[in-house]
Amino acid sequence: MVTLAEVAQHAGVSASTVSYVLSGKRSISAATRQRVERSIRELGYHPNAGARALAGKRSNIVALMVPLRTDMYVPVMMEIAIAVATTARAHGYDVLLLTGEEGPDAVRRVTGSGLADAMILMDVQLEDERLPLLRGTGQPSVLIGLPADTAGLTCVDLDWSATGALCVEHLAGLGHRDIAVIGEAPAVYERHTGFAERTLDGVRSRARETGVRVLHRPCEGGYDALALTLARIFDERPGTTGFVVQNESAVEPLLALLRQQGRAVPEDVSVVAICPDQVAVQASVRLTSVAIPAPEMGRQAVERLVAKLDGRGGDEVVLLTPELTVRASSGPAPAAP
Amino acid sequence: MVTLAEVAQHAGVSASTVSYVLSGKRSISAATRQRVERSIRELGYHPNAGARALAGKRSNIVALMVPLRTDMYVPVMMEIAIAVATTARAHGYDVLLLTGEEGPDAVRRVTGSGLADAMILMDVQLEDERLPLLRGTGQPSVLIGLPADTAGLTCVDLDWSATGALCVEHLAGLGHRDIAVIGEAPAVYERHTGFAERTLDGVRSRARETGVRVLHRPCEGGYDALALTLARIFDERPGTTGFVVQNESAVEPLLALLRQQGRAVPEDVSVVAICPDQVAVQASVRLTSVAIPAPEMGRQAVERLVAKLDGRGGDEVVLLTPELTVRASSGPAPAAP
DNA sequence: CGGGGGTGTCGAAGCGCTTCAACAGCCTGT
DNA sequence: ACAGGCTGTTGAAGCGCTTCGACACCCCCG
Repeated sequence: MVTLAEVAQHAGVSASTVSYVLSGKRSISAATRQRVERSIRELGYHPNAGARALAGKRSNIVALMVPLRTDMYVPVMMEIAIAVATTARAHGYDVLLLTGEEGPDAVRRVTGSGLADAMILMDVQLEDERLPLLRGTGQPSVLIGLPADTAGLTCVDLDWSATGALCVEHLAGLGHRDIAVIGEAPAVYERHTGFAERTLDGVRSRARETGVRVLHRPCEGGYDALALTLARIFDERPGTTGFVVQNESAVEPLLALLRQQGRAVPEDVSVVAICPDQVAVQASVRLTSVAIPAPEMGRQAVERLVAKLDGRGGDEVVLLTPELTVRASSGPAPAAP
Repeated sequence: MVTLAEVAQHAGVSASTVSYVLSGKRSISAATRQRVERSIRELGYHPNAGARALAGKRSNIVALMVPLRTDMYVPVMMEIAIAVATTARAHGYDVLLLTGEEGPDAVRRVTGSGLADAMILMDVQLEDERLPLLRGTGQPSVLIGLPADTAGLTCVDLDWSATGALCVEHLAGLGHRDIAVIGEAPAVYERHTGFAERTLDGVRSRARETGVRVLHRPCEGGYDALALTLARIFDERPGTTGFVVQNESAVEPLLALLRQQGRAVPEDVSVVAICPDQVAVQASVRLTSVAIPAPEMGRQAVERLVAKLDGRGGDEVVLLTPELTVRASSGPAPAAP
């Protein structure tokens, strides 16, 4: 393993000069710099991460805490993780992958050991037990998702409330008066994951404004669960003509079951999905949808974090504006029979 | 930040004693150990990762290189990543997330800087450009996936060839004589990703043995692409009664299209999928499938890696035995018309 | 009762880097 | 011509930990 000292010797300068060439924290003459850079290349030198972290008091690593469970939005999580890794690298940071498993202990461990300079937390609950720690330690951090109280925190998220409102608005504008929301699995609501509840808030308040009736039903993914849910919905509100789906694994079953029941999409029933664009265009009916901008969320989170680490910018809540794309699954409400 | 020296002072022992309590590399009297452990707890001490890496020459970090592209098996990748992270933590390692983006440079960087003690590579191609480096540096590593030449490498993978064979065997055993394989996207074959080609090998050789005819067609996911592919298949081989699907995003479209064409599953046509169990049971017809044991692959990879880091065990190729679960999508071939 | 072999603890060296204070040389202005 | 200010470079002091060799001390055996 090549060390800085060896590079220095090879280039005929002192170790500190090499260090300054690397960090750019002091001016170095062009001649010297080039000589040093040449030695670095020739010897294939890479600074030792541990030594650097020890002496410099920064590891150049950010921790990313992903949820352990995979009961929702797996592709979204993956896309966010990849965007985080890519953006972080572009800023010279590496990414440490933590699972939710360790919970608050992971925060303590990472903070205490100086393993990472900062953290990004995903799957934030409204009352998340990791938050007091984060507030306490002063560890720079960014949440992907909004807790109930954002004081002293930086958060990045899709504006779920606006997303819900947008879906209702679209359907209401097409003349639908009875709308059903097929939500995430009950477990997601039970652990008070913010986005699910916020979406619902947005849905309800816009429904009130537009005079639309809304029925909300959580639903596990898959055919069997959805068949049951759908039956109950039509049982309770036979006049339902609009659906908002916030559960990737319910999208396809819904389309199949509607077809099977002889309800044409979009002639008889309109469907708006909240899902990544890829899912929307690969479905059996190209779906009118509000996209979940996963890569943008990951990118934003890292940008905020880097800003904090550089001493720029403080706490803020970044809400991404949802965009609805009209495709083939939504149309005017059928005339009342 | 609490340091080892402070713990030592608090416990009334020397720094080295604390270090030995932590590492267990020398015997310490019960009394002293307890005193030290108490101080550690009271002060909330966490060893500094950088210092530890510098002095101990190991970072206790393993790098995981995930593919950047998301054109296949996203949930599988995610499950593997999570299994890797979980298993690694159980062995005292943290996981550094690298994307394929940097390619071989990432290997050089991580090896050279001592950032990680070892690497796990996913999405290995038959002739992977990272392999020469890996062989050269002597960096402990495990591949998830099999390259063409495994000499000097440790690999973990599902036995894809056996998987292909198993699918054919099942269908042949049910009397199907004409089988179509709906494969991954063409791009996957073009970059010579081992698993796709190996599956095909297994399919073909067992087909030869059982006297079954096979037609293989790569296919992008989604309805439109599959509709085209399916039309071509029935055009070329109208007597096709068995399908093997190795592409998650083609599963549901296939079922929907078959239904639409009035071909009943499993009465007229049998379908065997190669996919995670969760996908198989959530489909509109519960699918006979060979599971992709993602968590087991991640776990095994870490176990091998840890064994190597501990100086136990050398290079080996671990092939997981595929298991076929019969569900509702396969049955006896219909009598010839 | 004395020497030999454990056991338990300690001090010091050193891992490879960053950074501070210091300094040598040069240029500028008066 | 020289004080003063730059610019470019250096040596040395750590960062917090691991580990080696040394050293007490105690117990057991002859």
